[in-house]
Amino acid sequence: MSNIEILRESKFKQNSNSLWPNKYLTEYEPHNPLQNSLLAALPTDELNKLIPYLELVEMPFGKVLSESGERLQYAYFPTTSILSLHYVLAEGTSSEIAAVGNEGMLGVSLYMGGETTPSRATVRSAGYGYRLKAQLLKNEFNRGGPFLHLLLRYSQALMTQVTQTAICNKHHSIEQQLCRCLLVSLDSLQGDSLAMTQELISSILGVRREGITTAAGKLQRAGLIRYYRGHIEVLDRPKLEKFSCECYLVVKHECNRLLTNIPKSYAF
Amino acid sequence: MSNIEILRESKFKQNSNSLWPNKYLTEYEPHNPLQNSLLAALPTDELNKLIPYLELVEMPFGKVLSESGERLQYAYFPTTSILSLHYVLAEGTSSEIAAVGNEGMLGVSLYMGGETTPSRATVRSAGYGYRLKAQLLKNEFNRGGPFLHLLLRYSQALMTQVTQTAICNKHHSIEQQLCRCLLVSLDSLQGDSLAMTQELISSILGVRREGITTAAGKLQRAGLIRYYRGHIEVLDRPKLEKFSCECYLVVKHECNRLLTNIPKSYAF
DNA sequence: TTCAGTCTGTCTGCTAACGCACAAAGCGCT
DNA sequence: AGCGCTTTGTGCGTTAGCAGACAGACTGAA
Repeated sequence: MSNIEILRESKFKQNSNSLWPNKYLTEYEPHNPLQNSLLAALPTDELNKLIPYLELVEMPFGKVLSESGERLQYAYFPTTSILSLHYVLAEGTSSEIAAVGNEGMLGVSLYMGGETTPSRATVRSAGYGYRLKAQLLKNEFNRGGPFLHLLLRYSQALMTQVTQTAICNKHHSIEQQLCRCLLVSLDSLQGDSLAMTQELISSILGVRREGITTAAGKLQRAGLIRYYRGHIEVLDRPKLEKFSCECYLVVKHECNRLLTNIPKSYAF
Repeated sequence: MSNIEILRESKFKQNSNSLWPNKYLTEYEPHNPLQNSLLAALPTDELNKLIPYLELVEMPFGKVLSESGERLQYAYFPTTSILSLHYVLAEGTSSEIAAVGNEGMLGVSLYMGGETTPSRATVRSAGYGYRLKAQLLKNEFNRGGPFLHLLLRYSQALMTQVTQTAICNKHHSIEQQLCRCLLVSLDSLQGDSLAMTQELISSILGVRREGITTAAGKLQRAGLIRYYRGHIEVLDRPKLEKFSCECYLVVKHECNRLLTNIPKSYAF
C-alpha cells in the first residue's frame, strides 16, 4: 500500500464532513495533501509522484504570496487556509476577485503561459497549505495527462468565480455580497465560525467598513449570525443561503460540475 | 508560396492600421483568416493545416451563438465582428463580462474541459468571422504545441479582461466605463465610428439607458464624441483614454504582453 | 405626407452606498 | 486597575445611480 493509499483510507479523507473541529486535525493527524481537493482528485500514481515535492507551509494571515506582475516561485495548494486574489487600484483601494481555499490552487498563470497576472495574492485566513516549485508544476502540466486536464478544469472554475464576482459587484447589495462571502469562507473551513473583522470583509468586498457594520447588524438582528470582535458565528446557514444572491450557488454548482466526477478518460 | 504566405504578404495583414474603412475591405479583399490576430499568430504550417476547416460566417447583430450552459458546436474567430460574453441574471437583466473582437476567440470552455459556461454569447457588432468545428479545435489543442500554448495564453488574457470588469463594476463611474467600452470597441473595428445605440451600451454595462444618455451627453459636450441616433463618432481619442479608468490600459497591455512577441520556443 | 416605431433627452423622486467624525465597547498589557 | 489599541456602532450630509413617466426628434415605410 502506498503512502497515498494509506492517506486515502484515513478517516480524514473528507475533512469537510468531519465532526471534529480544526484543532483535532492539527493535533492528531496534522497535515495531509489530500486535504486539498485538487490534489485529492489526482490519480494515486500521479499524486505519488508529486508527494516528495509537496512542501507543507504555514500561511500566516496577511502574508503576500505574490505581488501584481510578480513571478510566482511556487504554486500553492491551501488545505486549512484561504488565499485571496485581489486587485489593487491606482488610488490604493482594493477588492477581491476570487478566493482560493482547499478546493483550489494559486498559480494558474504559471501553466497558462503568462507567468504573471496584474493581481495580488495574499493569505486572508491563516492556516496551512502545500507548495510546489513552479518549474515542477510546469513540467507536470506539460507532460499532459490527468494533471493538465485537472488544472485546466480548475482554471475554468476560477474563471466562473471571477465572472460571478463581476456580476455580483454590479447588481447585488452589500448585504447579499456579505452573505456570499461568509458562505464561501465557511465552505473552505471546518465548523461554522469565522475569524474575520469587519475591516477585513470590507476590503474583500471593496466597500466601506461602515457598510459591513450595517449589513452585519441586519443579519445579526435576523438571527443568521452572531458577531463578536473579529469572530463571526453562523447560526442559520440555510437562511444565509436564502439571503445571499444567486452568485453563490452558481459558482458552487459550476465548481462541483468541473472538479468532481471528472470523466475517467481525460480524452475530450 | 503557400496560401497563407500570400495572405501574410497582403497589405491587409494588419488591418487595424489600415486607412481604408471597413467597406473597402469587404469589397476588394473581402475576407481573410489573418484578420483575426489569434489565427495570425499561429506559425504558418499550423495555420495551413487549419485553413481548410475554417469556415467564413456572417455574424448578424444580436445572434445568439451560445446560451448559458449550452454546448458550443463551433469555436468562433471574429474578424470584423464583436462578440459579447454576458451573464443573464435570474431577474432578467444582464451585463457583459468580456468582449471578443478580432484579437480573440469564442470557445475557451471547449478546450478547458468544461464544455459549457454559465454565460451567454451573442453578436454585439455585426460583421464576419471564421468558425471551426468544436471537435477539430479540441483535437488541435490536444496535440499540444503552438496552438495549445496560444490558446492558453488567450485564456489568461480573457481572465484579465473579466477580472478588470469586476473591478470596474465596483469602483468606476458610468462615464468612465462608457469611455472604456468605446475604446475597446474601437480597437476591434476600423475607423473611429461605432454603430451602437445607447440602449445597447446600457445593456453591455448593465446600467439604465438614461445613465448612458447622461454620460454620453457629458462626453459630447466635452467634445470627445459625437452622437447621432445609433452612431457614435469618436472625435478625440487621446482625451477619451484620459477620461477612461485605468482598466482599459491594464487589459490592453496585458493582452499585448500575452499575445504578441510570444517566445519562439513554447517550452516553459 | 402621414404615421408608427425607434432613439434620445429630461424631468421628479428615491435609495444604496459613500465620506467623515466621533463614541462606545472589548481586549491585552503593565 | 488603568491605559492604549483594536473593533464596532452611529450620527450626520452628499452623491451616483435607479425607477418611472414623458416629450421631442429622427427614420422609414405606407
